[in-house]
Amino acid sequence: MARETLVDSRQEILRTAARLFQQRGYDATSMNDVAAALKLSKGGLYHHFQSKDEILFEIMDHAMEITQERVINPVRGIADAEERLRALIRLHIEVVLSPRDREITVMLHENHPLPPALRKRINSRKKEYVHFLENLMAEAQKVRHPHSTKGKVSPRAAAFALLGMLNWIYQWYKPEGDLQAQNLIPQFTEIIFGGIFA
Amino acid sequence: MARETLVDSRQEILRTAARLFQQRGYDATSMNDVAAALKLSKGGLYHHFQSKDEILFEIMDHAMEITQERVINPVRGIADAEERLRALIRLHIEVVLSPRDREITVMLHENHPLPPALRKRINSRKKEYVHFLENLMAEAQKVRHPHSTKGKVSPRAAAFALLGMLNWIYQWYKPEGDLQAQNLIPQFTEIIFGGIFA
DNA sequence: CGAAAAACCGACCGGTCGGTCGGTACTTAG
DNA sequence: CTAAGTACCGACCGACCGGTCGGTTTTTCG
Repeated sequence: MARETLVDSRQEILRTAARLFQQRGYDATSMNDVAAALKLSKGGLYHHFQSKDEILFEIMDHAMEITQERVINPVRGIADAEERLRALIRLHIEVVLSPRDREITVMLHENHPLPPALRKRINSRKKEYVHFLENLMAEAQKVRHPHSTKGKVSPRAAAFALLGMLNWIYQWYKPEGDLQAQNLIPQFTEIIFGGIFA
Repeated sequence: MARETLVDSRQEILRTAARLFQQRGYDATSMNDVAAALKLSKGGLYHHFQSKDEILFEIMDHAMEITQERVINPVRGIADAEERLRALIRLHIEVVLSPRDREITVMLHENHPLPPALRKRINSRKKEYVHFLENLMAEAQKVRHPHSTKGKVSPRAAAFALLGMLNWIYQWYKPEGDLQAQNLIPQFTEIIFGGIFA
């Protein structure tokens, strides 16, 4: 069926483009490079996408979709706030480190090249995630200290701190290194819940 | 004196280039843009630097120099390990947020464009900083829990977690926002020492 | 089969980029 | 004053980029 192969082709192109963008950077990757990696001519590539910007936007939008389905949605079903936060940390790390989801890294790194209109759409989805995490932080703090007149750490600062810890991973993580996902998840969880002396 | 004006010129060029690179991104900033911002022609600009790469490298190297002098060196003088870590957090945030030191942001963001040889030199300086921080973490943990058979959080994981929190700030920080440096420093310090429930 | 539609090719275009170069204005020291 | 060195200009180059387009092959389906 034409309809399905079209969709499949687009997604295969996006997968390949995401891989190249992650490896070489968006600006350093030409449309020729993307086409060649798919054994396609540049003209053939432009049959599926209108512009290089469109490809980048689709990659980033897909990355937000992945976050929604593999982090936010599973976490929503958890009743206990603290367990919800634990699950979010684990799932977020797994998504960032998943070798199959290179879109995430591209989304985290390539903000500048997107034209303003498209960038705003991605940014608003990112802000949704920040607010989700901020609320989760507030609830977890409430469960832990129901009486206390607000701790010193605001949910917003806590949310940004955690996001930094998680989203920075791609900058230093090496799969062959001694600090792998299995070690990383419990340790980062400990830090969030009890600091570095936990 | 010719010698001094030459140095001054180079540094003024680096300052302006760093500003443009931070605002528009390295690839999106042409040598013409840099020259024009300095009221210079492109040819005149190439009188001071051999290539665009050289400018980027000098900016990043300068950024590491700033880190050395404004974070590492002041911190070395502090005897107590915990106070040393507290000072590092404060100074690192101040450097990242300083509007005058745009080199830092460029160094944090523009890794891809640098040719491999130059990138390696920057990366080795970055690794030094990680090791410094890792040792600091280990010492602080030792002071706090001298007897315990090693806590669950390894110094390495703690170092990367803190680096992520700090280096990610430039991605979301708005000077006009409600979360400013004065609020940020104590809150991030609390999180590191006691987690989000501190 | 046969025709329409989808997929694809490859030559091409305008524009921009990093970088070069021969020459000129300005500064400075003897 | 003068000569040398520095700072600078602006026209120019080759390469490459994103994107276009007319035409050809392949697939789909009645």
